[in-house]
Order: sequence, then structure tokens, then C-alpha cells
Amino acid sequence: MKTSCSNCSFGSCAIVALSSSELRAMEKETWQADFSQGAIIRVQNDPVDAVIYLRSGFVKEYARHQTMPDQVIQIIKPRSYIGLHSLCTDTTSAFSYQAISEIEICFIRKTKFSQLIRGNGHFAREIIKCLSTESMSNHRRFLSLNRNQTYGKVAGLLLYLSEEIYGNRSFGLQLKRAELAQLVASTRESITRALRWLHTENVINMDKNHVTIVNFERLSEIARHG
Amino acid sequence: MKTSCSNCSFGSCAIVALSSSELRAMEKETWQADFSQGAIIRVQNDPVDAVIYLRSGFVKEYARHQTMPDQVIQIIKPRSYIGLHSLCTDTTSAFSYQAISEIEICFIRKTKFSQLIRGNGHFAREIIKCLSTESMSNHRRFLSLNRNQTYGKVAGLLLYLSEEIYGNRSFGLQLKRAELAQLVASTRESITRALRWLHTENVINMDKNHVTIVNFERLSEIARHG
DNA sequence: ACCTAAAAGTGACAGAAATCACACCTTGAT
DNA sequence: ATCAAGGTGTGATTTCTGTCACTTTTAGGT
Repeated sequence: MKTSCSNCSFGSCAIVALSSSELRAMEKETWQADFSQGAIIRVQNDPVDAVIYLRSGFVKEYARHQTMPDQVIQIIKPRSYIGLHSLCTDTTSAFSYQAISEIEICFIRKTKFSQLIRGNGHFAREIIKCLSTESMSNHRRFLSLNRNQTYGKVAGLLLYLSEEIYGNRSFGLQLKRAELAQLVASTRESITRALRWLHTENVINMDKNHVTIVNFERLSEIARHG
Repeated sequence: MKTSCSNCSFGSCAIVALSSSELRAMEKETWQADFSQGAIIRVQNDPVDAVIYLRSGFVKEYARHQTMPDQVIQIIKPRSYIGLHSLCTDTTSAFSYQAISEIEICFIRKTKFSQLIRGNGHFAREIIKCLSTESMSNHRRFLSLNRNQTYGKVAGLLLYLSEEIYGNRSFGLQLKRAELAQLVASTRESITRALRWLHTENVINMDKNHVTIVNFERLSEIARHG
């Protein structure tokens, strides 16, 4: 009971640029899969012959190192492509990807995807949009990481999750403390301290793993200057 | 005495995908300019209606902040596009750009550039390549910044300059210490100390502003673990 | 060759956060 | 209910590095 791409209600912004015949052709080289929380859907350095589209759920993109803790690069939200950046340049995956919730994904064969790009400039333009948007979002995050110390980094992280990922001032953390630390290049203990401090200062409210941003202005201020 | 795009010897990798009529059309909406060292060619938040192509020379891309020191994002080498990432998404420039040597650049009107992308998927694909390559290169740098302490960051910086920018184990620093510091989110003083240390350890040789990598293996090791 | 201003080097110091060691919760399995 | 194991909270300690205050060097103009 595979959903057809033509009437997929989770479709990407880009596929509206495809003609119905292009869509049917893509569909032939696309297959769908579901994974449960914690599943690793792609491992760093694996050969890649498909683009992944995340229909629903959340995925963590991370880099693994020999001697150091993993670094989490970003959280990928539903209706996004995964690993687009290696479409034209790499044959192996630059990063690893793990489901941090139940997810539904589609694999689209790379050769087909490239062919669609070459054949349809409007589609290509949409893909360029996706690439640039993602790239700028990561740039902003990385820049803020580099100029802040821990409290500021954690404040920035909460804003990122709230605004760019969950789209809500109240959200459940799907990551453990150690993973949050890996997102901001800090340590589990420092995350604890920062969250506790933000809580006691009434900037955020924390109940279990559910965060609510109470004082948005103050949080933004801390993210900028802290 | 404007050079025509068709026989430009500094042309981009992407324009080979253009037909001669497309090239002529592009040429009509392209203009060339030279700047001397230190010239600021685009300022953050300026409205942007052209893509810039760097024919020769080196440019520094940086972000300016209200309260904090500038952050240098990357050094852009000849035969690259500048600010491609805002082509489809922004109407204003996300960053500032300054010439760190004599440069020759071409401005290509954005509307024309977009039109070429929409009309020619092969050209679009080349642009996607440029975008992904740049994005991955920055990702790598940012990741290494976050996981290292100062000596490691400086080692990584030297490798970046040597391998990705100048393509030589021996190169002249076109940046002052403070700018190097802004590249790795550190301070002028720490850069001095790190360079001195690398020098006394015989990992690099420094004569004035000319750097030579003496012990490449060791430098890579420091960049990875230091 | 001299002078000035900007850039770079240097050491002392203090503040921030990583590390370490351990205690305390959860969670799910038996 | 008990137990184990993974996740989390907490304080003491140490290391790193940003900051400060100062000197020395370099570069460009007269």
C-alpha cells in the first residue's frame, strides 16, 4: 500500500515543479520505508545511491569521530530532504542519520533525481532553494555557537528548536542531555547547569523533558550576548 | 575593454553548460569591476540584485555583529561565486565581503541568473554542485572549530588555507592576526601563541607573514585531536 | 633616515567550563 | 517488588584561554 508520489499529502515543495509524467517516472524509482525511534537510517561513509525524503518524524544528523564525542549537526524536520548536499558531489554519506521519533521516509534513486534536475530547471531551482535555506540555517547556528559561551549557546539552541524545528514555544525534548551537548559542542553537565539556570531565572519552564519558553525576549537576549 | 563571457579565460565551471546564445544573453546583463586590496564589495543587509563571480584575487566573507567582534566565515578563492546562497532565498546580503588582495569580479544580474537556472537544468546542476561543495567545506570547518581547542583550531585553519584556498604547503598570510582570530573564534593573542608554539615545535615555519607547513602529518594530528 | 600609527608579541591574572567522582532518579525486565 | 542499567543532577578541582596592560616591531609617509 505504497502511497503514490502524485497524491502524497506529505510531498515536498519541490515536486510541484514536476510534470505528471516526470512524477510517474520518479515514482518508479522511489520506495518508502518506516522506522521506529532510534533507528539508524544511514551511516557515515556508507555508499549513497538514493536521496532521502523525510515525510514525517524527526531525524538527527550527526558526525562521528575517532577519538571525540559525536557532533550533532542539526535536527531535520518533516517534509525535508536528507543529505541533499551529497547529491552531486559525493558518492558516500558525509554524516550519519538517526530517527529520534517514529519516521516515514522515501528513498529516491540518485540517478533519477539528478536526471530530473538536469531536465527541469524549475525543479532544480526548488532544490537550490532547499539547499540554500538549509545551508544558511546551519551557518547561523554555527556562527552563534562560536561566539557564545555555554548559557548563550543553550539559549540559542532552545530558540532554534522552538522556531526552526518544532514551530512552537512549547515542545518536548526528543534528545537526551548528552545529545543536546553534542548539538552545541558542550558537555552533559553544562547543559544541565544552563537549563537549571534558565529555569530558576524564569526564562523557561521545564517539566520533565517538556520545555516552555516563558520569557522569549530575555532568551533571545541571552542567545545574542550570553 | 570588457572581456566577453564567451572567451573569458577565468570563466566558471558552470558556464560550460550554457549554450552560446545563453552566454550572449548573460553577457548583456553582466558587468565587470576591479577593486584594490581592502575594498569592501558588499555590505551585510545591502539589497542584492546581482550574483558576484570572483575572476581573480581573494575575498573574505564575514558577519558583523552589534556587540561582538566580526566573524570571518571563509576565504573565497578565485573562480568562485560569491553569495550564491542568497540567490533564491534572500533579497539582502547575509554577509559582508572585503577584498584581501587586488581582485577582478563580475556582477551578473540576479534575474538573468535565475532565468538561466530555470531554463537550463545542466547549468542548474553545476550551480548545485558549487553550492554543495561550499556548504560542505564550511560545515567541515565549523565542526572542527567546535570540537577543538585553540591549538587544534589554528592547526585546522592552516590546513584549510593550505589545502582549500592556496593549494600549496607554503603560502603568504593575507590576513592579520586579528582576522585569523575571527576565522577561528579566538583572539589575536591566542593566535600569536598558537603560531609561535607550532613554530617552536617545528610543525610549521614562519617568516614574516609567510607560512610553510613543515610537518604535515603532525599538523593534521593536532588539527584532529588538539 | 626619521617619525607615527597600526599591528604583533608577551606575561600575569581571572573567569568559565571541562573533567572527575559520586549520588540520585527513572525505566523496564525478571 | 526488586534489580540493574542508563540517564541525570551536583559539587570540587583543574585546565584552558580570554582579558588586560604593556612593550616591541613593522609599514608608510615626509
